[in-house]
Amino acid sequence: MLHVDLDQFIAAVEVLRRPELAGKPVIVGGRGDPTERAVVSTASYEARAFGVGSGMPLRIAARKAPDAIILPVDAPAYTAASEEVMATLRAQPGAVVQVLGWDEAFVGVTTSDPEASARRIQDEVLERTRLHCSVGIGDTLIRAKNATDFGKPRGTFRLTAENWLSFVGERPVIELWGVGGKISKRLAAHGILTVAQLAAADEAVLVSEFGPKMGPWYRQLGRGDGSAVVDDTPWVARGHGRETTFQQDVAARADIEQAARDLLAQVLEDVIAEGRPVVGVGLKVRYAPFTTKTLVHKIEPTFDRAVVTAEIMALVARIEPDRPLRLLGVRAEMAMPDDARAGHTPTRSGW
DNA sequence: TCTGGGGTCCTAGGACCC
DNA sequence: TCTGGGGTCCTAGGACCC
Repeated sequence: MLHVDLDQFIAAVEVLRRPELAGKPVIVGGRGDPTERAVVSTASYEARAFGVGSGMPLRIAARKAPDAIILPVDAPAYTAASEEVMATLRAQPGAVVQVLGWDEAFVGVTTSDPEASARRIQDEVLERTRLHCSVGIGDTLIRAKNATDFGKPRGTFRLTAENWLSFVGERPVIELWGVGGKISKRLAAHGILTVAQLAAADEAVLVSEFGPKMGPWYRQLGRGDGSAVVDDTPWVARGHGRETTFQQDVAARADIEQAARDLLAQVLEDVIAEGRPVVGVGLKVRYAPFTTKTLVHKIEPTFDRAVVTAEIMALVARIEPDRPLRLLGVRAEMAMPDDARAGHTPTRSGW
């Protein structure tokens, strides 16, 4: 299968509608104001040369690349561009497409020449959207995904059971999909630093460290093994949430309650559009500077806005008083379509 | 230097039941 | 006086992804 990943997608979309930005350092993040609390969504290759990267505070990015053009995030524009790209992928003969995000997807194809399929996808995506992409080829999803990095930018690369360890074996485990900073530290404590070491690790050690499910899974990741099936089952969201980081920390209870109501109104817009009942509510609270708490509560399936509001306000009442808040998040879990408790058919909305 | 916003999934531990 | 074992459900927290 193939893994298609657009190159510097968000920055590239911005450059398309402002050609004068081509070749310049471009940073997209927040509302485009580097004095606000926000982070970088994407930086162009020219901005990355200054050490700017995704997830970096916008304030820091602006200091590293003082001449960069900083633009606000325009989600509808990226969604529209993404849909064009995905439509191009789905138009490939016999292709099964599993979308992973705005800018990447697995594409399952049956072919004797996957490199040719990859290049055809690159050509057609470029022709239709004027966007460049890299394509990884693999005999498992994991290998295809990791192969893409070797193909960037604008190239292709193939990883298989035969060449996996020779190309990836000496790389640090953090480069694997699903291994982040915390897991790589815990692995390092067992002397596991590289992908090859993870592939050869004692499963019992991994099980005792990470549990019966994640332990074996990490070893499988190290080997590049796993599913080879691209799943194009339509996405069904478990829930919807909205969160906001206050530009100034908020302490007054009335302000917090109002913020919760505002966030809930947005959440319910998304939930109502789905037409499924709410079965749980959640509150995420970040006290300044950085301790995060989550409060959740399961409820009987309901289409009643007043009930959901009351449940959220009950959680708000549990927020520690006199502690300034940096972030507030509101979330609603929905009944899954096959959940018998909901007594609900997806075509009918009770809201 | 100071850390967004949208999500998913897993684990631990307590409560409760038989 | 000393309290098993299995199972389910719920909450809280952690980790990761794009």
